[in-house]
Amino acid sequence: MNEIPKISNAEWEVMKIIWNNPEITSTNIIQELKDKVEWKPATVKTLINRLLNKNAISFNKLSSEYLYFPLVSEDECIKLESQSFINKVFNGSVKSMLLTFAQSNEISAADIVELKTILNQSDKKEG
Amino acid sequence: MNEIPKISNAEWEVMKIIWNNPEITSTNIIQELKDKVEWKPATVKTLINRLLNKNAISFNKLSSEYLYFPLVSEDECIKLESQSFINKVFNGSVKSMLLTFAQSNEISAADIVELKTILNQSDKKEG
DNA sequence: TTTCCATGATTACAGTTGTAAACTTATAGT
DNA sequence: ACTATAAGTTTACAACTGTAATCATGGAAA
Repeated sequence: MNEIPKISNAEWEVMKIIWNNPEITSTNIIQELKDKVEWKPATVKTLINRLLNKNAISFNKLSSEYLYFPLVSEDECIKLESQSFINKVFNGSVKSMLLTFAQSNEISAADIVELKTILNQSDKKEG
Repeated sequence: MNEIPKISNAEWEVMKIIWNNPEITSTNIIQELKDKVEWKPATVKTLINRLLNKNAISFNKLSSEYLYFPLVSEDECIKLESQSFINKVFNGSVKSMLLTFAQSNEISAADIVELKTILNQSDKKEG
């Protein structure tokens, strides 16, 4: 794969739409974003263009409209973004990050049960 | 408390030093950062000044030097930064974030045990 | 065929950020 | 008392961001 470009906050909103709809027109991107943000169509077009310039997405011509698709994988981007967050805030310690969240009250009892299930599976895998 | 200002990546490095040393001179901040980053002293001075302007820190005069101290709590900043990260990358779902990390191989078996211990305590707390 | 509209492309513009040099002023040493 | 030094303050400057208007062009409608 190519280098993963730096994707800004606003651009992330667009990327998430495109990852969920791997061949989508700008009109539809604008439509999908209506629910989440208060951006003028022109703003979305700018973001699409910046993502094109960064080689984060590309397109196929469909008549006069374009069908946009991602050039970078969501997983890669999540991994990169997470690393940079954890480096900044938790000095690179995933554990320290997980502990902070597990201790916070941002997570429900049900979530904890589910998380423990996942952790048990990890346990088995590790030995 | 006041509103928490937006703290940039570079500024976070300075804040972490100050949180760890709640009364520290700029000379010492520069010293501490030597290990982590390759910034000229002038760069650190700029960051300190921006943090002053944002009211993230303040100082007491000690002779000709200043003793800097935080005006915003580390916990608050971690919480804010985490929220913004989770909103951007995981559409606001803490659970989805935790699952991603618990499943990643970025975390050791020992960490998992520890994490489960924490989760058990949370369990009790929740009822 | 001419015109209008939609869609992509270009331009705009201020604020933030990374990165740092230059300036100023007070203090410490001579 | 004078000077050098160091700490704080101001200025610099390009890239990136958020936010959008305007321009241009090709196809659809009349």
